[in-house]
Amino acid sequence: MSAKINAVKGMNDLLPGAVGRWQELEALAREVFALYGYREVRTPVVEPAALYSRGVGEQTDIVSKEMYVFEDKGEDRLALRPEGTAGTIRAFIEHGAFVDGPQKWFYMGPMFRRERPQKGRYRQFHQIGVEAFGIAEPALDAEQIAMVEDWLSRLGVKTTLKLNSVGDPACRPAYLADLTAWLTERAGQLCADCRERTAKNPLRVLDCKVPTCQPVLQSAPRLLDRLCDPCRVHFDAVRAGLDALGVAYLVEPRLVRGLDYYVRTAYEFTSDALGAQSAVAGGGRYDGLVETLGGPPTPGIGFALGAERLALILEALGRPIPVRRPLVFLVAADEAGAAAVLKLSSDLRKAGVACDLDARGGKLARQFKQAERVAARFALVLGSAEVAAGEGKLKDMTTRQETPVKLAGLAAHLREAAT
RNA sequence: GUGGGUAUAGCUCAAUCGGUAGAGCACUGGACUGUGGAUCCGGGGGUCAAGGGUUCGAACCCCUUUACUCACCCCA
Repeated sequence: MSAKINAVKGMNDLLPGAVGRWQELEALAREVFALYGYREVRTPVVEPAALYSRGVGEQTDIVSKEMYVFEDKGEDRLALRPEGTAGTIRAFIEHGAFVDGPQKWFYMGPMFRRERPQKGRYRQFHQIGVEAFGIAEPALDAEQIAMVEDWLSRLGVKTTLKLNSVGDPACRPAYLADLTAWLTERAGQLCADCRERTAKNPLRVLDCKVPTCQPVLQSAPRLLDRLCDPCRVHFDAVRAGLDALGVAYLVEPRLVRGLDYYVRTAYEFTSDALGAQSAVAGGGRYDGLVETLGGPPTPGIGFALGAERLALILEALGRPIPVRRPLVFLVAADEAGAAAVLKLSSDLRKAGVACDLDARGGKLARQFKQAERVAARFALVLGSAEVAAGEGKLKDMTTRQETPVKLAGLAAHLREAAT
């Protein structure tokens, strides 16, 4: 054997035994999103790096420290997408989709960030997200948040919904200036990280987990109290909408979104089943972003969910992984049987019956063991005697009962027996 | 980028004071000439993460490196 090559750090294989869980959550996403009028879009994994410096923010950690950037044969600076919103909006603008009125889109696929991996956080991870364009009204915010809740609850997942408003260009800058001044005055009482953050991202300071910072920050000015009238009205309407839809939420004045483009509504679904990475899904409004990326002024709101994190929650809940298994496993007793079994499997599959066989042949014991391994519902032994008689015994692998069955019309018989 | 933990068979883990590598599961063969889960018996499988040091002797002690993992930061 030659030297072994392993997967890249933070990039994981998803083996057949685990894929079923992902297929389930993806299928349910497609189903639920369609109920709300969202349609799937697929965009490239590679985009111009400039898309993210402009869309996500040059100074964010995602762009400045974590993005995979490379030269394309010395021509362009390209990036592995670190998130889904910017690329989706790029496509929205590029294809002039805005002329068709409001659009509701969703996507799912891999994203890449070069961070230190830990539980629920990987360098290649998968997001399922939606973007709704062209509607500024708060009813859309409520509908979208309710949709996430709907999807998660159908998976049996219980989460906490946190809601906040991060203001807009009319009210946030003034607040930010006041907050920065307030924090600077109290720098002596804050941890080193917080002093650093005061300059870089003052909103983040409010979220500090250090015990000594908490009491100081309790009395910090709150953005929720400083919202301009339009933001206030919007926020109240989102809350009213959620109340009307029966969606429970927690107003979390310190909730902040990590990316620069968010305005007004910010929301997050969290779970305590995840260790430190408690955020399962996060979203918010980005009314200025389409314009920033070269499109016409278009309001928008979206969210992204971490598929690995959702899968982790489902696993913690002990939710079984749906498995596909053969309805029947064909066992060959001799050479005549081996030929018959091959032909029969082809007929069954064309009739839509999932079946399998052990192409190695060999002893019956081994073939039955293989039948058990693939979790076949039934087994059918074929030898020269059965082929001559046109009839075999169908064995129920669970009860071990055998019943005679004619080979002609076997597919129909199996389908009936399966119900 | 910073800090903690871990590293022995495919998997989960043992190995006493430093004395030259073991179990369970899994795999494979047989007991069983047309029937899988049980039982019994056998078999294959190891650079003890890597490199260096101490020692008559190292899986074990020391140093370095690497990988994995959890957490900080940040985020989904």
